[in-house]
Amino acid sequence: MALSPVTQRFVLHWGEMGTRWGVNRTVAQIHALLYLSKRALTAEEITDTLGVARSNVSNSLKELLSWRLVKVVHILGDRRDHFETSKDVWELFKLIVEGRKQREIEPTREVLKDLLDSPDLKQESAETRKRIEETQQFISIMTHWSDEMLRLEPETLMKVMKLGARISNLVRREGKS
Amino acid sequence: MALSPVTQRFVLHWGEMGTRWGVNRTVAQIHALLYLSKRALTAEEITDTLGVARSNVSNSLKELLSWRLVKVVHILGDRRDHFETSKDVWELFKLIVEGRKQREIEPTREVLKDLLDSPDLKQESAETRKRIEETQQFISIMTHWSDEMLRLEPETLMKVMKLGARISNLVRREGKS
DNA sequence: TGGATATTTCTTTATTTACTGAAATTACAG
DNA sequence: CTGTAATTTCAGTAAATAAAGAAATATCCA
Repeated sequence: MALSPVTQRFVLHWGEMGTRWGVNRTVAQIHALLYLSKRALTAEEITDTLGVARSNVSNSLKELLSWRLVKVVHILGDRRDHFETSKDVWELFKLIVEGRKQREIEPTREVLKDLLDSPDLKQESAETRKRIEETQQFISIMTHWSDEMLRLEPETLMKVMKLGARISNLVRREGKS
Repeated sequence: MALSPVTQRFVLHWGEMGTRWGVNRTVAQIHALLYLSKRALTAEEITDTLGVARSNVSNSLKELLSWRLVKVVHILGDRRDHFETSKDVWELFKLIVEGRKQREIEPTREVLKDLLDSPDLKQESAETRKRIEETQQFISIMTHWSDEMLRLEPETLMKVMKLGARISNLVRREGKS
């Protein structure tokens, strides 16, 4: 399957950015490809289109499945797995935030909890203790808030965001006067 | 400079997480060290404490400076640079979000703009065009909103967050009844 | 059950990224 | 200036990560 110029640039760029987003190039390319694809694709089709090893596609799909960014679907009369991703940016965003929280925040939350429970903590200066406590509290507040937000419907979320923006404007204007 | 048990675990963990957060181990370790440190440290001190090469510290500090997470300060009668980071989690959070936006979002925003301006776009299906437009719009909304939020004082931000959470609860309760 | 298709696992190779240590540069004191 | 301390740059090495290809496993159908 040859890609149109626009699709190709999109896929290649997504792949380049993948590294910065915490996934490898192939993973990001596959996701981009499915995102623009009109129908679910087989691993074989993905392999051909992207020109990478079949095993690479297999592993990358596994990773995308673990992020829940990609789903397996079946086509009647075809025993092969077909893969698709949501076309809803909000949906994708939620899944990415959720995945990142699991990978980038949870382990730290646990270590901080451990440190604060540790008997060694007594030996630390009050300042150090305070800093670690504040860090933990901050993480706790942020994750709770983000959980709340992510549970909203896109439309509601939009309203909340607009409200937030309005408040921020208000506050800024007050500050000036 | 030997580290206390708690500090050491904190620094080591921060270093491990660094990779997931988009910086390398040394960069993250240095930041953790400065975060818990009672005073600004010289590159030499950091080198000794972490047991890495001096040049590594130099490059890592440069990266932390580029994120604006670390500042150079001077001590009277000492010609060496001393380095410190903010102890304010909110402040740090803002800087990290800002840095990530620059590195993880801006390039994509530009490519999408380019694609939408491209003459090749005409050849694409309406669906593909729509998808790219939606993606761009989404990025635009999110960055604008995050800019707004990050400009707020921590206290105001807290209020907005609480408000957001309240609204979300409200909406969810309404949905049930 | 046998055989073909589909998929995954695993070992090896390639690529990328991080880090070291030496050399070069800069900044400053005498 | 000259010499020394501080810092950076850079070339080479080590470590980590990604990807390829072969081998193994699973799935389905005749």
